[in-house]
Amino acid sequence: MRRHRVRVGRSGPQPANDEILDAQGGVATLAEAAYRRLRQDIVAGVFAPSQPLRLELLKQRYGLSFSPLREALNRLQTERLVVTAPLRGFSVAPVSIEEMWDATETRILIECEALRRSIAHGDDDWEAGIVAAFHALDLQVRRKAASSGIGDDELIALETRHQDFHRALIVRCRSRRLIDIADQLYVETQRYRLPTLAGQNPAASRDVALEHRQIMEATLERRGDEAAALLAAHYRKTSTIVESYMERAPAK
Amino acid sequence: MRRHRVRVGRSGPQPANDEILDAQGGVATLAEAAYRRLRQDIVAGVFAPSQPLRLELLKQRYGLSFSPLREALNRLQTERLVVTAPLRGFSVAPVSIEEMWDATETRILIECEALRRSIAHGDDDWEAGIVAAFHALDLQVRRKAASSGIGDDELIALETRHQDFHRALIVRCRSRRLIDIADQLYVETQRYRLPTLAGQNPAASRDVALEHRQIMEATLERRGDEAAALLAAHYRKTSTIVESYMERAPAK
DNA sequence: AAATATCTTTCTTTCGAAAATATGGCGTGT
DNA sequence: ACACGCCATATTTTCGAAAGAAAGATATTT
Repeated sequence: MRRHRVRVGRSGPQPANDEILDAQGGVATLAEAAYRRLRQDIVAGVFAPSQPLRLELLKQRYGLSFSPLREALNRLQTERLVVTAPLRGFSVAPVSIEEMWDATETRILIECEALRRSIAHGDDDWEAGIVAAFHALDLQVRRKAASSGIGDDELIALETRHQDFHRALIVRCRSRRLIDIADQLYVETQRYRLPTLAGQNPAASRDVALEHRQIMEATLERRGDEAAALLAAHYRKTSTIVESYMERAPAK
Repeated sequence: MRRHRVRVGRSGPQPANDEILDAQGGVATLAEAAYRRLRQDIVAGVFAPSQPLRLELLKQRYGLSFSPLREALNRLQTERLVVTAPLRGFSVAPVSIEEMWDATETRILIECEALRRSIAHGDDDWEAGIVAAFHALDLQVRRKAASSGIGDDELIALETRHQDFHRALIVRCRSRRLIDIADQLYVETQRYRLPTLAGQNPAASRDVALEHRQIMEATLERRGDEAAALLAAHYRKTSTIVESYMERAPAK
């Protein structure tokens, strides 16, 4: 699972630590790299929900020392991907249907407001960004549909485009906080979506691309109420599917 | 500024580290203690906005080593009280009128929604909690009005009661996320309120207690729209005062 | 046999030092 | 004088080890 070598910050006392992970763009510090990789692995389900994250294990897996791992885990804790009890270390945050709905409804509250504000303030660049993100997502969806097996890297690319599209819609809301909270809730809900996607037949009775297109069109035509309603319905539909999946396959 | 001694976790290699800070209830780990003290000091303005937080300084000031300080700073970073550039260390997050309004309006969005939901679901315990928190706040306000000089500990007590009252209003919203985001935004906005309070004449042309009472009454009588409107007006009024204060006394 | 105490093991947490980078001063050349 | 590069210093970041708790195992007592 190790990739190419990327210089990252300094290398520590012992000589050979240059070849460190990351693979996703130059990262300045090992703590930052640890943060990204841990988040990725938790969201992707490499570590199961509620699983204890023993530091010795992480140290081996990522080839890092305690300090950067601890910093990463502390950040992930405030982002609700990791939980911790004072002298008992860290664990992957547990999952539940209640938590999923809370994340979903909070996301709807935040993003609908941000979308309305973006529609109120959006300029030409904003519109262009939405169209571009939509097409990039669309292309990636077709590419995935073409290749039968869903490669790991392809899934990451797809999720990135998906997040980019939804972020493009709200990016002109003029509130850093709304955007950041939305980003965080995206990652939280992604945790619930990914296992569902993996265990589902590709011909799901749902046209996600169409839903995205309708949201985009309502947004570009500045119909705020309709765009917000479509967006909320889009998220609730997804969560309903995830919910029924979770009821069939409990734990995991 | 050092208080009594409180056992906290272990004590580290060198013998005399038992007597560690905190003073606010038993804390299990030094990192947790560092987090609370740092947050308190940033909010109280002990460290000025944008001031670099040199680790050597913090190490001396709190009698701790790098590790717990770094963990605390990383958590504060995700809470917007601290900013960091990759190899340039940490600084206190800068303040600006724009940021203050963003925090305020986001808080209004979150808390008004949470208040409506609490009003929809609230039971007797919830109502009792609100009344109790209101009176505790009221008592503390009178106590403060009695003593001319505003003691440091008294101000902390007052702020705690204030936060408790506002939290009591929304606590039955059935969403951990809304409550947590509201808590976080309370701390963020507190940073702006405190300097204003310090530099203001006590007979400010405003009856905060009355505003609180009106919010409480509308809430208890389940008039959701009115309660939300009063709450929003309450927060906007405060921020308007803070804004004019910031315009007169820029930096700081 | 059950309950309790003690010991061992495992793990987290903290520390101090080492390694790497950034910063600022100084000198040199144009 | 100004710009540019080099060296010394200050600061961050990372590491490995040491110090304590928690969890589990074993023994002891009732």
